[in-house]
Amino acid sequence: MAGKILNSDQALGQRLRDHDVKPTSQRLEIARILFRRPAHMSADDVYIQVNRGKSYVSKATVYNTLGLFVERGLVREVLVDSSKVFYDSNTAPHHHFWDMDNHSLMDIEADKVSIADLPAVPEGTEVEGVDVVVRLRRRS
Amino acid sequence: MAGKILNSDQALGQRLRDHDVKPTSQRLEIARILFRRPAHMSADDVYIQVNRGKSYVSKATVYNTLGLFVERGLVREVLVDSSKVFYDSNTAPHHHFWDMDNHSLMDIEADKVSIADLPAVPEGTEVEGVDVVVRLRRRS
DNA sequence: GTATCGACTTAGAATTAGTCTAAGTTTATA
DNA sequence: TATAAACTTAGACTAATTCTAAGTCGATAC
Repeated sequence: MAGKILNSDQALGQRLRDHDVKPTSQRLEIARILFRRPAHMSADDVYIQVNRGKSYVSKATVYNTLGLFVERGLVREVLVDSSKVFYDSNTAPHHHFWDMDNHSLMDIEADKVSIADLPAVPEGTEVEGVDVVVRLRRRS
Repeated sequence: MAGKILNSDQALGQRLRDHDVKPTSQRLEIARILFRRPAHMSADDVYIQVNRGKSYVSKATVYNTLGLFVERGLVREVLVDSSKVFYDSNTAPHHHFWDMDNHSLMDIEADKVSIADLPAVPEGTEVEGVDVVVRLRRRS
């Protein structure tokens, strides 16, 4: 039975532990969905996909888990559509194209956008991140 | 009676007409609130403030009007907080600081941020706008 | 092994921003 | 003044998200 130690589940579990998240079975199911590939998913997308398999995870746990993952830096919230939040499993610094017609998100690598001359931040605060959203429309 | 032609109401009415919005009394009430000074307000903020005065405007009309104003370019939506949309009465190009602790928005003049090297946009689309949000946290 | 306790998960109710509907009201115009 | 289109309204409705209270799990103590 001894073999590859770093199978997918082990790696996922480690990833959660590295962010101080105890890897329960529900959290692993959700992480499996999120980190299968870079993705932008709504809470409902996650809920649906995680429950396509044999295991069941409740809606409350999906929300709790996504909130926890955001807090611990495992995923990032993207706000582009007022009707729902997207969760982005790519945590490397980057930005987004938002296609307003298709309601779809695409990544823009961080180094493809350079931001210069940010003004001084207000007293007592510090920058936690910079989000750039390039809104796209079908060309007229 | 002849005198200043450009009193506040006349100017507001003109501003709406310039954007193809028929200036009804409810729309003028809402415009008065929004354009009194540059402001970032939620629909509920507008609803409350407009109804502090003697006139009454329904919730549905507040939402309809804000939607119309956005569509016609009189105000701009700002998405920074998943719980509600902000309407920004400053339509000049600019960006935002979002204070995550106070839940408050501040403008950043457009020329204080320079964005270079935007990648090519996907085929068949064009850029409708670029929003930059600098998230701030209390300095630790 | 078994008791215990805190952390986790759950169903379903509650909340809330925003939308919809159907019925009036206003306004521009013929 | 009649008409119709545009506008406004109350209140029902929707959907994302949060809350609550009761159960379940899993690590540690014994």
